[in-house]
Amino acid sequence: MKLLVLDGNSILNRAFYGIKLLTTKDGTFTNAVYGFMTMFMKINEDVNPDAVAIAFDLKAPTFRHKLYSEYKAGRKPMPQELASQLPLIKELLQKLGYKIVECEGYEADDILGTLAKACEKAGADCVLATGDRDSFQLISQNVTVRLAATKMGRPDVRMYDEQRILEEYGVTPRQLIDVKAIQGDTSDNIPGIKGIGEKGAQSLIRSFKSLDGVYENIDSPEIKPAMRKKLIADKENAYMSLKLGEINCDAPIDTELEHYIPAEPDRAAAAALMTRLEFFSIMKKLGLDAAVFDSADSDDKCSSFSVESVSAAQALQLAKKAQRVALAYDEDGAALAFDDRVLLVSPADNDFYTSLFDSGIKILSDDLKPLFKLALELGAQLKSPDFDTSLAAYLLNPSANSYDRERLMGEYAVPSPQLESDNKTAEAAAQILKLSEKLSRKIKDNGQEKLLYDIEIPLSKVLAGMELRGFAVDKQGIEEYGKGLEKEIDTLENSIYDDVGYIFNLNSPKQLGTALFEKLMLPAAKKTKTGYSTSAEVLENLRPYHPVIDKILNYRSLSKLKSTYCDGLLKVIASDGRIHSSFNQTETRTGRISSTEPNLQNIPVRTERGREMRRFFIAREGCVLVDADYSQIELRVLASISNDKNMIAAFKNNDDIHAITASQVFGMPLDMVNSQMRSRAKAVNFGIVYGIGAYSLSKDIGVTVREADSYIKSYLSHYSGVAEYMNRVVDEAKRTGYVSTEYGRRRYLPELRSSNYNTRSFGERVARNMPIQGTAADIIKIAMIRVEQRLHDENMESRLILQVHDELIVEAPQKEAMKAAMILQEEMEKAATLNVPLVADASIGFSWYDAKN
DNA sequence: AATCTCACG
DNA sequence: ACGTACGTGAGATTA
Repeated sequence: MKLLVLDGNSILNRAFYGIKLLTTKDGTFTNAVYGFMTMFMKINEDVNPDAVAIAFDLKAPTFRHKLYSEYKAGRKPMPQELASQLPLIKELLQKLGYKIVECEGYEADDILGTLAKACEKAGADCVLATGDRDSFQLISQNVTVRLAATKMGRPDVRMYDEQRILEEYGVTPRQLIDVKAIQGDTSDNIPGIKGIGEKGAQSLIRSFKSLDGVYENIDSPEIKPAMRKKLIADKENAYMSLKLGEINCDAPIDTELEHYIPAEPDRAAAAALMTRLEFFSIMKKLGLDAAVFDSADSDDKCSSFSVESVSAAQALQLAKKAQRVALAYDEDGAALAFDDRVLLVSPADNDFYTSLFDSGIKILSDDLKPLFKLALELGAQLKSPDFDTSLAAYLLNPSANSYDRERLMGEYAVPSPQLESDNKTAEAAAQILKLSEKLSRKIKDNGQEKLLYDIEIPLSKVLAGMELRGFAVDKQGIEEYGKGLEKEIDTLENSIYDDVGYIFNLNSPKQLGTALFEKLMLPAAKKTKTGYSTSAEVLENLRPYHPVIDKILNYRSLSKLKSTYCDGLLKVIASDGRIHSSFNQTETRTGRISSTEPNLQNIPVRTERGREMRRFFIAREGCVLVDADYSQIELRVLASISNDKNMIAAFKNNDDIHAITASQVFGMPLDMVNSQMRSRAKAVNFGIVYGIGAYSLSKDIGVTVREADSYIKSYLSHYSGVAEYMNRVVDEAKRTGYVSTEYGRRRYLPELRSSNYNTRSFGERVARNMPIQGTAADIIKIAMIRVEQRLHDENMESRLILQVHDELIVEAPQKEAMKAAMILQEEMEKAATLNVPLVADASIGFSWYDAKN
């Protein structure tokens, strides 16, 4: 017989603090429950117990246990984020069939002790799992401890037995109580003896075996006079500490070990709870993913599919009769699912895909973009893209970490379809079909149909085209530019080592910190959690102190250009001499797209040296680049959403918005506004969009916090519509749990319910920002779709090749350039109708550098 | 894998 | 008294 006893509170605590806060869509905190379960599963696997007991503290101290409540008083109360998870873990464990042990007036520790003793009596093995070292005193021949911790968010478990204790502490487990009585423990409010710490306490107990032994031999020459004095002075405290530190081993609980053998889990109930907690990976591990549906609604009944291998021709013929067809594929073949059948076409050749795409059969997919790409490559047309489960799930919740099929099946409680065969592609197709049914209903309920069918799905085709086309670059130009950088970097580097006096790794913030703040003794503005900050902001302030600072800043910016841009871009130039970035449509929480491998949305522009890089982004032979960007799109969106009369008037007047803001904020006529005032007002405008704080604004523009605060106050009183909007949007988010753009894109904000001030404040800033940034993102997406449509309809060869949030780039045959520029500007400006004009400026050039003014 | 730094809108 | 702007991705170092 082997009993596993968990200290529930302790493990939950470790999990809570070891794993970053997690919440479900509805704002339930789950990180501690999640961490508990992963840890529990790991321990269970290691130990393989016959019976399991899980102990929890019961906080109801009675008069009898005054001592207990007193010494506990020093501890901080449990944060609400953790307290709310306590009932959840208990409920989950019970549903999984485990016994929970609680006993009024006793700590979980006492329950561990009591059960450990019961095991010894019964000759059973006992494993205690806890995050606290307190329970080491319970270790014996039969009893071992698994010390649980989280390392970098992963569970980490170490085993302790009698021998390990002896090695690590030099005393027996039992003697640990005596050690602690002398050493004390501030976290548990155990006083111990003042002035004696871990080493002293351990050596005393090693010599004299126990606290009694120490006092019996108090006159022994082994005890130095100073220590003797301390021991005598705090004798009473030591004996009190002995009592406090000893775990109570006779809590009035059930000690019949058989009673802790786990019961059959209530699979449906456990699965339902874990679905609510969004623990899909754990469910899978426990084999509960199939159980979700035992109790599901009737319309969610698990469906079964027939699987037939058919020829390409047969497949097309049968699919044409279906309303919609879910498509999955791999290198071997394709699967089409509809009604309750799956057709397998293997091998599926180009002709098959061409006919399928051109047929007009409505296609459901878990990722349309590669299909659009395939169609383009085959010279076919994906005529009826009907649904994309990733895009739909992204609209339902843009904050998820992944939109892969397996996860969505779990999250949206879609019953796994039963297939006659175990063919993976067939299964995928059936899953896509079922998932599409569920998600399309949700999209409809959310009022996000236009967003999905008129924006995201058509956009995914545009992105497919952009990825396929890529951006031509001047490879040789980049190489030469890089060589120039390298020379300068080398010179700078050597000069820096000279100044510092020794050679070190300049790219290591840690080593640089040592060089600057310890060797050169520059005034450190200590910052990061691991050491000195050496960020540009800090270095900027150090410039007057030492000439090396300037060189370091220079080195940093040049080596950034070299490694990220020269080396980085050279690595990803394809054989066609172009760079094909990936545009991710389900990445950002605001609705923007992102660009990776490489990121073409952060090519330098702010400094001249960096901007040079754009000379190497060019149009192919016979073509030019047409570049257009929105003017102040976010501020215009803000003016429109908030319906602020002042701001709207400024934009209608086509005024310089930052100058106008300066005249408002500083209370002077427009012609008195100087460039410094304008740039401060500009910072305020940006700050407002981001959700602003006086502190950050003051840092940004280099004024006192007081001054920054007065700017903001003045701003909000002149733009009172903006002030009202900012309040309204936060209120509404707190009520509904989410914010939305003008086009119905949502972002859920569980942060608003946090008890932590910083977390909550963050939620409020996001609530103010997301509708603005997100609406701007929606608008440019619409523009992209219309631009491509127009270029196509007008039989032009010009095509979009890049988007950078408020900027679009088209590669155009030279003779189409003017027309393309017109189209670009027109479609961008007409993409949305706001309460203010939407303005886009276009220009033309042979390189990105030239095309952007 | 996390941290620091820095490039962009 | 506290920590501090929104949204991204990449390279280098460190643990």
